[in-house]
Amino acid sequence: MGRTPCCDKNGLKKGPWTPEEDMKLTHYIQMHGPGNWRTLPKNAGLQRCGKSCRLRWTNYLRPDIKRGRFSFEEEETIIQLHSVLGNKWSAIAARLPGRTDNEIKNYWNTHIRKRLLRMGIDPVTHAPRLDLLDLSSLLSSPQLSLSNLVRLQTLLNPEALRLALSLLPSQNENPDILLQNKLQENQFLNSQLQGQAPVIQPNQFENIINQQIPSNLTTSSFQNPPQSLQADLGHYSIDSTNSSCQIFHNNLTPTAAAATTTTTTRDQCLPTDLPRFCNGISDQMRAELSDNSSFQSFNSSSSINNSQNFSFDSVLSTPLSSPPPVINCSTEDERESFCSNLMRFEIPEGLNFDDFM
DNA sequence: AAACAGTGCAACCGCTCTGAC
DNA sequence: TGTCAGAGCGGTTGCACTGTT
Repeated sequence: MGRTPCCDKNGLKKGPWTPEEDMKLTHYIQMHGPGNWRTLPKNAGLQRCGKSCRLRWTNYLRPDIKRGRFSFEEEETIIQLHSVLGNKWSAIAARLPGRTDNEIKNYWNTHIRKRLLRMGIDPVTHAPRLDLLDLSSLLSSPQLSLSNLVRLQTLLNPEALRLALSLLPSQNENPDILLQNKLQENQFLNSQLQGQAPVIQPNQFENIINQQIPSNLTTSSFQNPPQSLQADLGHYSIDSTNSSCQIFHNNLTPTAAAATTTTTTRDQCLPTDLPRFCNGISDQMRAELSDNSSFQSFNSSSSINNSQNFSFDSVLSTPLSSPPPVINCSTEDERESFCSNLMRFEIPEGLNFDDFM
């Protein structure tokens, strides 16, 4: 048995709302409050579906709706939240006072998404679209080896990597390096299989990051950390107070090891990485983050307050108590320029894989 | 000035979730 | 436990507006 329609569609008006209809709806809600949307149209004298009334109220007529162009900080917030939450427009809207999920969704699809695409950034994963790189340039590299491909796994489309591996000549491999990489991977994997976070000694995490991330591609590499590392990322929070970037173990699970802190350089962990850093972690880890972590964000842009907090708790629930400071950028170019900095991945022109090896 | 193409956004659609009964 | 209404969500559509030829 199918669901009964929310209302009898016969004779009900659709399409754009007239000022008179808006006035009726607004007046009725002012008198009786929102809710009871099924009976509201009849009581308010509207030939509309209750659902249509609710949408008109929540997306347009509500008195706290903020109209007009999105501020730069709103745009930045949307990008950051989207990198963490995905297309959870209502969750994003909860962090943007006066903006509706519908409005944010439209703005994303018509402005931000296109801009990211122009910048070579995948708007879904927020990763640079390295999958578009010519595989032949990778395969023609004289330094192509399995160990180097392992190091590149965080940067490559898995299918491309698989293809490269299948084409890799077996003699072009240093067994020592391969063994070292494999041992390291196994160490993570074993810890994962045992259901506990691996105990990472100070500087070990840094070594891992250094191994996984080529020095000139540090920002992009948090997109798809190796599976073993992905599982562990959820157990860390990041703090940046001065010139260093500290990664704290949050001890999220009962069996997890005691808090381990390691420090890496800011260059290896740029402020704008955080959302993408979290992008590779599992939903469960995100949930844990939202429940247990006070994730502190930092911002590389000189025009943004460096002490601005980014709490995952608040991301998922509470609205901002006050709007963020406004940065005036009058033109699209200025916005794009800022956005380019915001989404900076430091991909040099004429990118050549030889440079990474 | 007219035709056409591109863009932005309000509104709709269909689905899922939740809570009351 | 099942049904239903209410509400919310993400994706899609249609149309008005703007820019270009």
